[in-house]
Amino acid sequence: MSEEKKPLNFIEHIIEEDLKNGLSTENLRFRFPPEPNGYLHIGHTKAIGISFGLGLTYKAPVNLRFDDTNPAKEEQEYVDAIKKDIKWLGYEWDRECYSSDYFQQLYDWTVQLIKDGKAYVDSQSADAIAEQKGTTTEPGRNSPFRDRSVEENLDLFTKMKEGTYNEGEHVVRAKIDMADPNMLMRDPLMYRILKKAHHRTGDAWCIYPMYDWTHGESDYIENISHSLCSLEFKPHRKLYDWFLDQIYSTNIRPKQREFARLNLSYTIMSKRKLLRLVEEGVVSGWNDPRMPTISGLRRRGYTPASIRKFVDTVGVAKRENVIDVSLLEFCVREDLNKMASRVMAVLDPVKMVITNYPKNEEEWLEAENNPEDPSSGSRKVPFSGELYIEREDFKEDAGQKFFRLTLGKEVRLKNAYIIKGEEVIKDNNGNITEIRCSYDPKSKSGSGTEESKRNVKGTLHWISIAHAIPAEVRVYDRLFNDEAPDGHKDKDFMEFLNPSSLKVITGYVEPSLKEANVLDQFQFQRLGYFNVDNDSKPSALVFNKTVGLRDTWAKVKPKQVQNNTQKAPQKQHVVLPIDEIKKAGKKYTNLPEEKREILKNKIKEAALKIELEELIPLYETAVKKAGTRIATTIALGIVLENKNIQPDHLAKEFINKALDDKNELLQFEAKIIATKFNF
RNA sequence: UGGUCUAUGGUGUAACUGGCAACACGUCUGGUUUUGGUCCAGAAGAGUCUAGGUUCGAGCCCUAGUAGACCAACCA
Repeated sequence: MSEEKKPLNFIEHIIEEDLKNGLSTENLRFRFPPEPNGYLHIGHTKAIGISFGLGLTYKAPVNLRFDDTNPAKEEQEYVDAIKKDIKWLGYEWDRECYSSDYFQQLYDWTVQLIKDGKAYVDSQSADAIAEQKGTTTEPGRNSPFRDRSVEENLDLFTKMKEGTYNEGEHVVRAKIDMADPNMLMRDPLMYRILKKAHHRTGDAWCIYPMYDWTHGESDYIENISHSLCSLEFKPHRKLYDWFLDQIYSTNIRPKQREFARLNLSYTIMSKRKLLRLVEEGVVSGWNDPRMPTISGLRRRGYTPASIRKFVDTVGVAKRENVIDVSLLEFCVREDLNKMASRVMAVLDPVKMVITNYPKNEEEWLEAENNPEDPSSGSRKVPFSGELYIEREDFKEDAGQKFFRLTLGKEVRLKNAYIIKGEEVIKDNNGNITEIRCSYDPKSKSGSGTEESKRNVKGTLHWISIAHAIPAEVRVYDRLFNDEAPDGHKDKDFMEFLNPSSLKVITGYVEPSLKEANVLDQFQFQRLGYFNVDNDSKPSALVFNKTVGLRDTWAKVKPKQVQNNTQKAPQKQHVVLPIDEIKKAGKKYTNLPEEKREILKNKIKEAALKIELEELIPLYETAVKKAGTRIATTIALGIVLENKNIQPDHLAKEFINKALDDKNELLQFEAKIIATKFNF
């Protein structure tokens, strides 16, 4: 736990500065303030990690505060779920607080504000108030009720509290400045009437304070020194400070500071949108293993440590960011690699018979539980003459790079013998139904013989058919096909749903798994990490795939397949010259005419090397980054022209966008391309 | 067309009061390995949005642009 030289993030710099300026470290106190209106997701984990992490590094208390000022949306169920998730993540809060605990104090302060002429009761409709608010470019107008007498305000406010009025009849507003360039300062609402039962205060109140009037004051009451939130609250800071000014006396004065929220590629983070997935039945619930919720990740097999590590590595800053899921995946693998027991499972079985293995014989072989952890010991795995192996692990005619089973070649069965492919049996359609092999009896793993130590290139996992236990295995893929599903202005995120995000298959697992408990985690060797799902029963096992193993073989596979079908000579892996183009493009923008021509040729040269299949994703990138990827535009134009491709709708869309772009050069190039293809 | 914020390899984050841009993921090599995993060794990849300025010297400071984000809920 002592990464001493870790550089500080900007929040830590601020704290260090405050400490230097006299703030005592005992006065440091943080808070995590969720609204109990939904489940926590991986995005919240960043906020949690920041505040609780700060608590850990400075040995300062961190409060868990439920920001429960809107009874219309909040429920006890969410309170419980949030507490469970935070605990599961491994964080401990100092006090469990509720904004609703401060309702009386907030009320009293409001009375004071009214007496000071800093707040008033407005009796207009929501529409009228909105209309008077002005716009970002025009100032607002004062409410006709703005100058009510203190007595009248007090009377009205009391009656509001007593339930004399209906929802919407009156609100309390702070009297600030209707012309402030910051819209939030234009006499913001402090209270509204809500005749709803609150999950904690019941019917005690029918007026509820608004976020801005509650948050800073709650921080103040709790002696929070640093109130950390996400960037969209930046404009609220001015109001936060204004409200604080009204009530501040001697406590620590809390500071609001803002950081960029976490975005993960190929998923969405908005509670509202996640709710839609649940409500429309796209997923099975908030804890569907495909959901980015903490409960979903937990069910999927992510460990608390891996999530904490993830949050720690993504860092804290103020710019918009999209973190690649591969980082999250790296973090789980790293953790699971150390702790998950290795077992064997075959998910896409094909029968294999060892012809020279004695009929009806079986033996129980020793298998290591985890090579990363010698203390984890070993177990026995049954072996026999009839096995399942992975269909993918056999190929009749395989290339040089295929290390697995093929006719006439030797391969090691993990923890067992070396076998050699002899014969393959197919049905009428040419599908392989059985593979026949011979084995070398002297090559048994761990037997100490010369043969047992022989090195063969490939090692396969397997399951003895007679002992195999069928199990349901749920294999997940990303929920969305798009890197930023909700990043498209004119398209609904639902359009990007991945239709095959869940595949349910029946696989076979080794008998030791009979004993597995819900949430137990395993590495199915050579396949990935899996855990036991909630739905699992001893008689009907259900596994979730948490994440696959890192797989460098998978990347070259498509090429292999291609080679085999085309019977073409080994093709070298094609490296796209995109970077080259970009490099050229960066310079391109500001060059004089003649030099531009030279560069254009360079770009052209590079562009022509682009493979056809790569064009579409290239468009997509170009569309997204149209402003800065001039060279890509040109390159696309060149490729389209030279390879005789008709531009598809995507290209057209892109070109049209480029035509409207503020960047004149981009516009210019787009025009050229548009003319070439007449559209 | 107002205000506020942001801009560093493919991604994310660093670079203390200006001193030859670092770390992690990803990618690629090679080695070890009874997991094409792990582990080990190594490589490629940015010259810090643009243009000016200050300076012996700028990613850090100044000016002007450009691009993106956020702000007008009786939500938080």
